Formats: sequence, C-alpha cells, structure tokens
Amino acid sequence: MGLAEDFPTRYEPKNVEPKWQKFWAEKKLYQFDETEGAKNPSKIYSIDTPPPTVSGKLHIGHVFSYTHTEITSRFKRMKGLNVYYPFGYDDNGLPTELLTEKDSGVRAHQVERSEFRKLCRETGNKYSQLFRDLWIKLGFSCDFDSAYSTISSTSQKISQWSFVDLYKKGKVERRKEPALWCTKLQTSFSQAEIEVEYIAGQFVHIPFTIEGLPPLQIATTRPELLPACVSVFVHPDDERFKPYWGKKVKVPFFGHEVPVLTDDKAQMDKGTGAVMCCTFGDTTDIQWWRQHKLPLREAINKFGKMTEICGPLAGLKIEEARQKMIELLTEQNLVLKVIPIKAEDRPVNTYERSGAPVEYIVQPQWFIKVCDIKEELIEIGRKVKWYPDFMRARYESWVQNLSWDWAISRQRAFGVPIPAWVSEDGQHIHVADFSQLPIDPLESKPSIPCPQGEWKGEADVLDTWATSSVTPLINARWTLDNERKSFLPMSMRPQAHDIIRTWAFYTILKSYYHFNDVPWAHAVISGHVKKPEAKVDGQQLAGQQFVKKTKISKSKDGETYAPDKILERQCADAIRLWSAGASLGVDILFDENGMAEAQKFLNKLWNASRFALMQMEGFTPDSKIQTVNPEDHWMRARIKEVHQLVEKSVEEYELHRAKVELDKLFWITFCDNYIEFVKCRVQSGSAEQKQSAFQTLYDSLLMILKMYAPYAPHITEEIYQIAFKRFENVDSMHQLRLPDPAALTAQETQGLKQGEALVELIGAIRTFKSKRSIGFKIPAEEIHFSCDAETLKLLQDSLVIAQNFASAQSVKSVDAKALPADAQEAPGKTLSVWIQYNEENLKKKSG
RNA sequence: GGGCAGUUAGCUCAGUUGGCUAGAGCAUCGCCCUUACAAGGCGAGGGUCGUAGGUUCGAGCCCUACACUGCCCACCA
Repeated sequence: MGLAEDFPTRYEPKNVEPKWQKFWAEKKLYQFDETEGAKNPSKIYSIDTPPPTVSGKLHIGHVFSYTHTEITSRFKRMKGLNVYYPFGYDDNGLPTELLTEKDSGVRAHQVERSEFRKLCRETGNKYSQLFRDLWIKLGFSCDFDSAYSTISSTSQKISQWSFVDLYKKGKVERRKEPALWCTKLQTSFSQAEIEVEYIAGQFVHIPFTIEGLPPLQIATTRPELLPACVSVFVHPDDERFKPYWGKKVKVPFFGHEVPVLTDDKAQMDKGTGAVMCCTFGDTTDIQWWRQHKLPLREAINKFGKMTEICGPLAGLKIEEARQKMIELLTEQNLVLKVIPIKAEDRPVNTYERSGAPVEYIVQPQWFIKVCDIKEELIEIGRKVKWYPDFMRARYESWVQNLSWDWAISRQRAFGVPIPAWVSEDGQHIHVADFSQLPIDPLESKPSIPCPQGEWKGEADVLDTWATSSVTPLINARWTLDNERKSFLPMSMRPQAHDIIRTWAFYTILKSYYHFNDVPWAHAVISGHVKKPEAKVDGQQLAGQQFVKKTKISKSKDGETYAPDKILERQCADAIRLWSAGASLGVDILFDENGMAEAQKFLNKLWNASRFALMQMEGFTPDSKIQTVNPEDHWMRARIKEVHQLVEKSVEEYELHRAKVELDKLFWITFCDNYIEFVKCRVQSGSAEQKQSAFQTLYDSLLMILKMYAPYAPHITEEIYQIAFKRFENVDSMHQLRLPDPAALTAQETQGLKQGEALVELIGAIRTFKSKRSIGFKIPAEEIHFSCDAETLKLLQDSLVIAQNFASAQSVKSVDAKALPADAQEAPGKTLSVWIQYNEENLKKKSG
C-alpha cells in the first residue's frame, strides 16, 4: 500500500468532515468516563457549558465563543484529563414562550395552560435539534449523551430543590411591594433584565396651586401620572421653595392635595427644581414612598392601562394617556411650558425581552435576597479565577450597584413551577418537601391543613435564570440517584461577557447560598463577534475607510452571519481556526476573509504532510533511530520550544497566543525551512542521514498535528488515519496524548543555534537572488560568504544545504573585505553573501 | 458622572515579568509555474507604537496627566 495513492492531491473538507464526525460519534470518543471519574475525581475537567437559550437561531457569536471552549476541551483531553463536556438547552421560560407564540401563531392566553406548555415543548425540541446538528457539523466534542434541558423533570427537580433550600435558609421571601413590571408581557422581572434605551420626550411644566402663595411649578415627562401624585419634593437647600415646605399643594386637574417635602435627591438644577412623586414613576419615587410613608395611588394597571382614579384617562394606554393629559391641561391653561428632550438625553429603562418601558406594579412577588450580602458576593467572586482577570471588575461593579433583590417569580405559563402554596389571605406559605420534587403546586395540595382558608397553589413560574443558575448542580445530578459526588466546584465556566450580570452572577450567588463555595474554579469570558460597517456619519476622509463595529442582528444579517449559511461557504476547521484568532475576552470583527486564510492554512498543512509522508515511503519509524544532522536537532528543539509555549498559553485559555506560535513553527520553521533543508538530504544523504531525517519528519509532523488537532480536528484526523495510524495503533488522532513539555537536550540547544545560522545564510542567499531577479533554477558558480568565527563554526556542517539552495558548485567562507560592496547582508547580522554566476547562465534566462 | 478595556503599517491585529534594527495576515510592488503546495514560493516598500511629561543604562510595555474610541454601571422628575 503506497502512501501516494492514499493521499489525494487535494484536501476535500466537504467529504472529510462529516466522515470523521460520524466516526467520533460511533466510537463515543468524547464520552465522559463516569467510572474513572468516581475513582479519580482530581482528573476530572468539567465544563459548565452554556445551554443556549431556545429563542431562535444561533448566531456566529455562539459559534465563536463555543469554539473556544471546544478547543480547550480537546486540549484537556489530550493532556489525559477526564473531560466532562456536556451539552444543554435552556428551553424553559419566557424566551421559549415568545418563540412558540411567533412560530405557532398561538398566544399563551388563548389556550389552556397545559396546551400551551405542550406547544412550547415541541418548539424547544425542534430548535434543540437544530442546535445539536450545528455543533456536530462544527466538529464539537461535546458528550452529547450528557445533554440536558432546563425544562426536563430532573432540571425542574434540581431547580425546585434550590428554591426550597434557599427558602429553608431564609433567603427566599414572598413580599408585596413595587416590582419591575412589563406591561406588554404582563410579568415581573429582575434588575438584571433591565436594558437602557434612549427615547425622546418632553418636559411639561405644570402649576400646583396653593392658597396665599404663587403656584408651585413642577416639571415632568410623565404628566399622565398626575393622578398618582402623592407629594412634591424640593431640595432642602433650595431657598426658592422655602415658603412651601410642609404645606399642601393641589394637584391640577385632579384636585387632591399633596404635601411639599424636602429631600436631598431632589435636584435644584433639574426641571423647575420641584418634582412630583408618583406611585410609581421611577425608583426614586419608590424610595420616597417608603421613606416618607406616603400613600399608594395606582394609576397604571398590569396591562399598561390607566386605572379608575385617572378619571377621563381611565382605560387609556400609557402613551395615549400622556397625550390626552397634555390636551386636557392645555385646555385649562395648565401647561406653562413644554421643553422637548432629545433621545440621547433621556435614558429609559426597558425590559430586555420586550423592549417595553419599565413600570412598577405592587403585587406579591418572590424574591431571593441579594442586597444585604453584596460584600460576601464580591468576596466569593474573588475566589473564582477570571480569564481575563479584568472581567471580574464587571461582576463587582454589578454587585456593588444592586438595588433590588432578585425577583424570581414570573407571571407566565412555561417555566419551572414555584413549589409553594399560599393561603387565601397571603399570610401563610407552605413550601414543598424535598421528597415531593418535582412538583406542580397547581396539581396537588399539601397534606397539612391551611391555617386560613384553602391552600392556593402558586401559579407563577420561576425566572429562567433561577434554573440556569444551577447548571453546575444539574451537571452534578444533584439530589438524583446517580448523583456525581465531588463534582463541585466545576473546573470552568465559559461564557460571553454580556451575561456576567445574569448567568455568572446568579450562579455564584446560588453556589454561595447553597454551599458557601464557588461554583467553578475558573470563569472564562469570551468576547462578541461584531460586524464591520462602513462609517457613514461624520466626515469621511477621502480614500480612507472607517470601520465601525456594530452588533449583529439575527433578523437582518441572517444570510451573511447565520452559522448554517457560513458552513455552506466555509468548512468547519476554517471557521474554528478563525474563531481561535481572537485574544481572550476581546470582541472580534466578523471576517470571512480570515476564514479563507484559514482554508489556505489547511491546504498548506495537507500539502506539507503529503510531501513529508511521500518522502518517507517505506520508512518505519523507530524511536531508536539516531538523530544526526544539526537541522534535525534544530527542528526538534523548535518543536519543544513551541510546545512549551502552547501548553502555557492553553493553561491560561489564551488559545490565540498558542496558535500564533504554532503557525510560526509550522509555516516558517517546518515548511519554509526544514522541509527545504531536508529535500537535498533525502536525495543524496547517507542512509544514516536519511533515517535521521525521516524520523525527525515523522516525529515533528505528528507533534505539529497533535498541537493543531484541537483547532482543526477534521484535517488532522484525516492525515492521521492515512499515515500515522498504522504506526501509532490508536483509533483516532483525538485519543493521542500530548506529553508534558520536555527540556532541550545539549544537542538540541546547539542545533537551535546552528539552525538559526543556517536560516540566516539561506535568507541572505534568497534576498541576493531576489533583488537581482535571478530565477530559482539558474545554477550558480560559487557562493562566497563572510561571517564571524562563531557563526562559521555553526554553519560548518550545513553548508551543503546552502550550496544546494543556489544550485552552486561550491560554497566558501571568505574575509569580509574580499566581498564586493553590493554583497547581500543578512538583516541585522554580521553575515554577508555574494554569489558568483556564469554570465552565460544568466543570459540564458533573460534570453 | 463612576469603572474597565483599547489607541502599534493603508486595513485587521500580535507584541506575556522593560532588552539587539517593533512583527504577522490582507492590500501594494517586483521576481519565480521550483517534482508538496500558483488556493503556492521568494523578496521589497510601508510605522514619530494616540499626545505631553516622568522613571530607567535602556520604554510600544512601568508611572502621571490629557485626548479620542468601545464596553459595563449609574443617570429616567
């Protein structure tokens, strides 16, 4: 069997990639070794894979950041670790509901709850399958048998266990208080789900009348909240309003009287300096309402409509009411001034899942206490090692600025039920026993009697994050029969930086409450993929392109950026190599050209392997073969050097840094130089020298392939199967192990210097010829070179290579003074070269 | 307003304890179809490393101030 026949001239990823994906799956190559894990927990490397939210298609950003984890997992496996790399889907909760509504056209409230939940499960399954297919096509080494879904009954059980445990520890509370509310989706939500949007508005100046004094002018952007006004605030230092302090003013149009109070939070220079406090326009209103024990006047109901107390506004939507209010006030000459506010000057908090402006509704909600343990949370966050380290600052700034406890109840249909019952008056709570979980409180009743009326099962479901924050527990099969002892903390959590305040934060929080420990040793934070966009605004300098980075939109940029579309144009290995080309935590610009470059690399790897292996036709590798030539020692030394760097970089999750070094090794050392050096030896060297070259080629190429295998698993597998398997006796490339980096031998240290000197000499010869446009094949007479004594000694054994390079008849070292003035100097070195050509030969070329 | 990053070649970016003349890819130009690879090879041009100071024998890297860009957080009357 000849290698030449086995090794096609071209690498065809379209055929090769699916072939090995199937092979790996059949061999169950990436399955976590449960038995070994139980015996040897210190060898486990466990990854808390992000379960992508089932809210539509995956985008290139997912591919980018998941690829980093995927490559890391392969490296860890090659280091002999028992890698647990699961696959999950976050298919519970509001995102799935919204997707289901969109796909099916059925709204949650239009059908029975159970009916809608069924639709949601179907939707979840459909998209989960799509996700899985994509991961497989990208060559991901997830253990697909370890897949979990957050709506599964085991996930529900663990999520509910977490709820019950926290309740028993006094960390869960049910409170009736103003909560963040989305009027569009009719649910409460948490601080983490707030997104700031900039919406233009207007300041309306309105007079509040009082007997014996001129009317007090207030400025508001929300005149529709006048009926909810419960007081007016001014700053205690603001002398202008001193006469009004403690007095009551009349709310225009509605006529109820409210007190004028002082508080530091009222800004003198904003609006008129006097501000109305309504229940509730913003968080300051809530603080004032609490602090000053103000009454509650609710103007907006949970559907975003105005309430009965709003008189002529009742029943209107908020926006409509605002317009109507201005009209009504204007009719009575109660609008003193209208000042438009530009969008950029008016940040408005919105709910990230609906885009609707935040409202505040007083309803009983479930909370997990966080505001009182900020210091502890920061401390526990410091016990996690963050990669890159500066990402910890985001976590800390988020924790420091927390102002709401975590609202975990959602007034929605499809989620993990809150395992609790409440008495009719809301004063008594009964939470399920651990043994009952999972449970839907709407379908069963507690056995103990209710102290007041009947138990009512809690209809709210949990925030999706309440479940995804226990993914380490789901992975550890917490409380299940086959619980994985000592699985926690997990080795690492990979995720993108946008969900530090949600996923990372909540996971740390829960781990702290449950176990007083970190959930994982490492948090590895990746950047985003941005799309390049020509800058159109502002001045565009002539001939200069400005590149603006913007977020990729799933809907608008589908064709260009959808992973399945990209996979039609680029092979998986190329996409992976491109993804690995960003520094850790840094956003990257989408660059299909970069994938094309990666494709070129794959061709190069293919061709170099093909050539090297064809040279070795009939050779049987044997570790006992003596390495004799300095170039061989040099090649081996370079491999070791790079291997060290690769291991160190991968240890720090700097896959890009490792790749840069590998690329230099492969492209420059191996292809441009080593292979070229060896060419002459395999033609004319002694048997011993040939053996040395072959063995070095074999070892070097295999080592290079091993180090590239995590990045480009398909092509390395293909080459391995064709050429190496027969000698290595292991089923797959990906079952090979990376040895620990070894120190250089004395010969290798020497070889390193010799190789460098040779590269220098060859470089000078190349430059000499290139500058004179002398063709590669033109034979030279004699090469003259000058260099210091030390370099000369290093070059002594390799001069034949230089001679071969220029097809010269001889090569000799001369004194520097003996060289012509236009001899070629090696850059920055003492070495110079002059090549003597036969005029006839040079003419032949030009003629 | 507070914080975190970044600013290096025309473009996109490396540059890891401070150390020879600052690198790569793309783009540009020149040469070469060389028995692995023209989807390639060899070579060339191109940089006051954001600005101004400081520390040091020596600074792209450390310190200070400033400018600009991006992000996170706060700001919502």
